[in-house]
Amino acid sequence: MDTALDSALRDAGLRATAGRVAVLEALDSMAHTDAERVFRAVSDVLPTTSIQSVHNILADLTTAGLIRRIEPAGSAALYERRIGDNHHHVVCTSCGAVGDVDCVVGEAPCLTPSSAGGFTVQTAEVTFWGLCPSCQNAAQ
Amino acid sequence: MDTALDSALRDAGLRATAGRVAVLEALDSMAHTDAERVFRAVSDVLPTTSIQSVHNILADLTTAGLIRRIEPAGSAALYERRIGDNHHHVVCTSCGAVGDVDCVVGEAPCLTPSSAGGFTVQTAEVTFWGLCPSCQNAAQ
DNA sequence: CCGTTCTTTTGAGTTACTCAAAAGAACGGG
DNA sequence: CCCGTTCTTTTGAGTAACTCAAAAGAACGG
Repeated sequence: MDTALDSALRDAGLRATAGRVAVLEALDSMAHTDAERVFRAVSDVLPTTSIQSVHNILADLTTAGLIRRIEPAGSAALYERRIGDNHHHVVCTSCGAVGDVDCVVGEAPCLTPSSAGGFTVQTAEVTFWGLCPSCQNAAQ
Repeated sequence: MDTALDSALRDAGLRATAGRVAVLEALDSMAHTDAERVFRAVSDVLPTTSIQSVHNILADLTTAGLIRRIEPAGSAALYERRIGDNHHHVVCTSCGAVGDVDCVVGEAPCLTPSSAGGFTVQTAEVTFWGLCPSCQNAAQ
């Protein structure tokens, strides 16, 4: 019997291996997670894995479109399971915490720069910078 | 006699050293440049410098607000002299070339996410991804 | 010209990956 | 159900881009 994650993997043209399922499960329970944290979560279930394998799996899943990779300035790459909608992120300038932000004003303005110097624009990515709730409290 | 760059440095509270002036000159002539390219440009004028010194200078100038640092996903940090206006960037997904994009629709929509999950938003950063003119030609 | 303070140099160390070869699983066909 | 091919993971090495710290060297106010 196949689980939903097994099918998702196979539908994407990937073999359903224990490592990949464990990574997807980890990302389902933690949003905006770096490779190191994924590795620790996966290690609980699959003690023989290595950080390189996790990097490898994360790269494969990203290429397959099953997860999304973001790279906020100043932190390692983060991975998230929420895909398909082009949502954006808020990053705390103090602690690096990341939150999701739904696409702002009907998405059109985000995607149409007035002049792009001859570039063909395919996607737009918005990162908001500010303070997360707990750092606001700490700073008052 | 002070040059304009000397004064700019002192006005920012920094000593006017040969290395800092050379870095500012390099960035005046090249937009969106990484530390390695700045180092090579500075080396022509100041052969005794090192890549670490250039990193150090770039960090100081960024902190002082004399240059701006951007970190597009997948490439090293880039530095630019154009500051003060909050303009955005287009990055070529094929070759990594970077262009400037003026702020899109009057800037207000960019800065006001509908809901930021309790975060206080201070700035917004937009990165557009697409193909630069020469990669468009190469791909046809 | 001098001394203090700021910068740069030099050298080591780190993080976050990337690359490659060999061993080990998936899974479709028989 | 088993087998062989093909895909994955493991293991181990290597790299880029910084960061950190101590000592030597410049700026600049007095």
